Amino acid sequence: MKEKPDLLKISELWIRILNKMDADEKMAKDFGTGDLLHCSEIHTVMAIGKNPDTNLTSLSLLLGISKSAISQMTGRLVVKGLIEKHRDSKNEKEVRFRLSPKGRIAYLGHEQHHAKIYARMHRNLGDLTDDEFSLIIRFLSAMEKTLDESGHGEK
Amino acid sequence: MKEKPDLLKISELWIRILNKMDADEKMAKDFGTGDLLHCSEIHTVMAIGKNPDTNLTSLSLLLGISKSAISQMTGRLVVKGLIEKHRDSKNEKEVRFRLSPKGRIAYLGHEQHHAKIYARMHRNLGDLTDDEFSLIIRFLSAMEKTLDESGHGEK
DNA sequence: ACATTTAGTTAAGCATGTTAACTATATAGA
DNA sequence: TCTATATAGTTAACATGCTTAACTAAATGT
Repeated sequence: MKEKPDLLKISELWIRILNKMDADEKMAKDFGTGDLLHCSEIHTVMAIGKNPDTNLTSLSLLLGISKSAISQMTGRLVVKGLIEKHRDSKNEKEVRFRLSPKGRIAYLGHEQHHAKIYARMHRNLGDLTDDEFSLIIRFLSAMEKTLDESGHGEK
Repeated sequence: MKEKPDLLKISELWIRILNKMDADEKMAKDFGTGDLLHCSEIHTVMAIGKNPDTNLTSLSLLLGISKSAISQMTGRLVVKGLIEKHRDSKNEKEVRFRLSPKGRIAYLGHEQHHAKIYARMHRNLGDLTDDEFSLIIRFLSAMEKTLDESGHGEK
């Protein structure tokens, strides 16, 4: 990386961002379906929308949470009518998920919401080259790997 | 910014990292005192170490959580022997906090712990040029600014 | 002095995750 | 083919770290 002051700067920024996001995390929003969806609920909806017919295990890896958590979360989302669970006859073991019509509304609602945030982000960040993008990915991946290794964060 | 796939990739990585940190928050660690301290416990210890003799209300503002949460947290930390609560005779209403000797050990332990994580991060990320470093800062700053503007995150 | 504000505590509850123990299905090797 | 093992998912019990609401006690101001 670099000398200490730089590391500290990244670390401080990182922690501050996380705290701000965290504060926010607790607020549920209506993404156009009339339901109030919590952060992790809409995230799951988005993950399923982007990866139709993924099974539970993949979803768990994708989102970085336990299969148990996914199982509970998807159960709740089925009850709320945002996603559908199905098993195809070829594979009676795996459960797959897809969005319900209502789920698609929430999906689009969230995308609009995102689009606004991306626009803001773009205004704040400016255009990035391919190289710059890969550096960011590299940085975040290192972050994730460090997290995986240490078995715990240092938020 | 750029085309969609890149945005998605960053977004997914980001969410996964946050989830992992979150999961992690629940794991306790020994910072050299023989006690297992949870993330928010050590954070409180750090905050008190950096701001000796703050009262509960200030601590609550400082950490951005409710007075109730602070009250519960500090209660636990007193039981664990990491901090001390005191009221000075001039003011029987406010409670003030300071680190116990054991708390100071944890404080230092946490600082060392940070150093180790930096080292791991360095191993995973490699050296960065000045330009690369500033790009990361630019990215994170944009992230923070975007968050500030929208008045709420979208984790 | 009494009413109001301020500081802190406590109880109950919620969102989100975990691990451990479980069932059911798929697969690979004798 | 039969059986052992690995894989997919579920469930129960619990942990963490917050919240709000209702409370007590001390300080303040009129």
